[in-house]
Amino acid sequence: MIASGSVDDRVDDMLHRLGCRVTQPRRQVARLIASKRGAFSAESINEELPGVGRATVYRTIRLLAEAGVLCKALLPDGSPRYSIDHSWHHHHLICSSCETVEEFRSVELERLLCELGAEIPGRVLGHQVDFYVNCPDCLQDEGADEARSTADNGG
Amino acid sequence: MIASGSVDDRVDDMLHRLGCRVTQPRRQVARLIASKRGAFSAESINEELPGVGRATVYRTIRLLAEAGVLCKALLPDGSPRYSIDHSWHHHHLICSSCETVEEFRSVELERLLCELGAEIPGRVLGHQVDFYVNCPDCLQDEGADEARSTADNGG
DNA sequence: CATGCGGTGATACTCAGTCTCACTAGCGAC
DNA sequence: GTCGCTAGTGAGACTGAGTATCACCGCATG
Repeated sequence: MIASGSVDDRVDDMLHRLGCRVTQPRRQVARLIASKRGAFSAESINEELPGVGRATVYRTIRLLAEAGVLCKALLPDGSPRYSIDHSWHHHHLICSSCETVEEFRSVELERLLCELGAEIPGRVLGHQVDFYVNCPDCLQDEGADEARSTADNGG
Repeated sequence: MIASGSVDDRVDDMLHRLGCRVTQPRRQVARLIASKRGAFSAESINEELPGVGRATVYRTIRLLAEAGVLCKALLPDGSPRYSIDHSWHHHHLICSSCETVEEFRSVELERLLCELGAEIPGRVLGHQVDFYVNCPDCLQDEGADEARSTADNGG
């Protein structure tokens, strides 16, 4: 048994600090999110919490995103994925096959983007860098598929 | 009067080269797009061509995007904007106020992204860099608004 | 001109997200 | 503890963007 009480306390504490009521549905959503590894869609949260209304799930995710607790990444088709924001500015590696989203950071990249931003006419509010990749897992699967089909052709 | 005949010829030619029939609706959509400065939404094309069906507008835009004639940029909310792809790899300056999309290029940035890509586990398929900005026009409007409200406060 | 089939438009549908509104429950006051 | 205010909730209608379907149309070819 994991001592989940402390996670719950931290979730309650966070909701308190956001200056909003600590309600059961918010708790449920926040706890589920806190338990997530990697990025997730609003709809997946909705499906995993059938007792919580759709509107509430979306509202809570928006609340957390606006509070900076969650950060939002866009898949190539424009559909959003959320992940817990570890407060460090970061960018995303988005797997085009399995749609997982990983973080990456580069001091060099930030420096260059800052320099480029200074040359841009107008006021720069922010930037976003996404790498579209095939993650190692998908590459491995693909490799396995190819090996299989090669074997089929050969046999 | 601009000699629009040549633009029309080029549009027909392009549609031919894509290996598809040159139909009136496609022509209309492609011509309207060819006449556009900057980025536009599928819906705006749809509204400007009431004689062409929604499905056809979306189909034609997808056709052109897949053929590499158009490139797609995502606004912060995930909604897509299209612009004519000038074949050179480029990135986007997206105005958060008026949602205009400008292109920008940087050889340095490409080099750095290429270097970073080499260190990423898995296979890198591509990347996307977006700067979220307030464009000079919007800044000017904002400045005018502020000046006005300051004058109101002072009077 | 005849013909076949790729393309079209009307429309129904899907999907993700938002809005509405009567009801519920968190939380401060007493 | 319980009262009452009101922020928050859930069901479901709505919206906006895009897709699927299908009977019909018209482009290209002979």
